[in-house]
Amino acid sequence: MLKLTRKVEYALIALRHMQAMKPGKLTSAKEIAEAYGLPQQLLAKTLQQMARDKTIEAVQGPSGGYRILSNLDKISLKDFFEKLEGPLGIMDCYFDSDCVQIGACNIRVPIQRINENMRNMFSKMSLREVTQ
Amino acid sequence: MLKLTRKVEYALIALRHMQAMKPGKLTSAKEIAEAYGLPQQLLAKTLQQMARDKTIEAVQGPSGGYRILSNLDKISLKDFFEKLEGPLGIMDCYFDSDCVQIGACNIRVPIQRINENMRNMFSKMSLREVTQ
DNA sequence: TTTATATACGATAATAATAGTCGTATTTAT
DNA sequence: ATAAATACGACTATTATTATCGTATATAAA
Repeated sequence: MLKLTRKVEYALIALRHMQAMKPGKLTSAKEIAEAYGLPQQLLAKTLQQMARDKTIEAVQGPSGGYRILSNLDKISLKDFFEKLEGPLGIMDCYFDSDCVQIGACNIRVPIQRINENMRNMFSKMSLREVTQ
Repeated sequence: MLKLTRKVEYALIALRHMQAMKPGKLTSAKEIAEAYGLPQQLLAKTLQQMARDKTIEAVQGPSGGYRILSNLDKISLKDFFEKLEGPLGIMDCYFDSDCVQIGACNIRVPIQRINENMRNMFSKMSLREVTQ
């Protein structure tokens, strides 16, 4: 319950791997996938998404790969999760909300409090804390 | 991402409904299901589970139903969630763990920190806070 | 004592979300 | 040119969640 998705797991594993390397050095999706036994293509997609988000930088061509671009201290886990998976919340009636019985629902307000606590918690943790 | 399951949602809605009623008065699964547009059978199962857990009490027969049994102030959200859905954690390699590459994994320790933060947060919130 | 209405619950089906693969295009160092 | 890497849309497979079905049991009330 309240699990991270594989995408986020793979992203964290990859970031930690890059963080542990000599700064500026490139790593490929293949290298990471083999090191941790991850599905290479799926990992690659996740890396590509992080590249689009400017968390990491992609270099094409042979001997290309990825390296960390942003300052991980300045990225909260909340922002990181949300860039990968969309809004962070314990129920999604606050985001998309095509919920039919939204009028009848009696727990919107208390759930919102939990939501805020959770978002607040992840706002206070930096990505760096996880990857170092 | 990090969503509650419907089972937990229904449980919270039902509890709040019962909490709002005259103490000791019974409500049936049907009554709640109709009031909030929930699937009755699934809600019933959830109520039955809460009854097994002694959170609520079940009374059989016609004019039977459910009523709150425990002091909701004394039940943490963590315990409540875990009674319904099992261990609360952002990854489950700490609980079942048939993860093959558990040896290679480089994020177990930091993930564990997040986990503890989250469990701690839900330990500090009482079920009553949500249902009142 | 029959009937109606409620809980109890295992088994199964349907649906949705997640995870993973495929195919192809593009980039670029050698 | 070639090989090795990223880029990415489309598709498939798998798993988890959600919901339903069928049947048993309890019990209040007619």
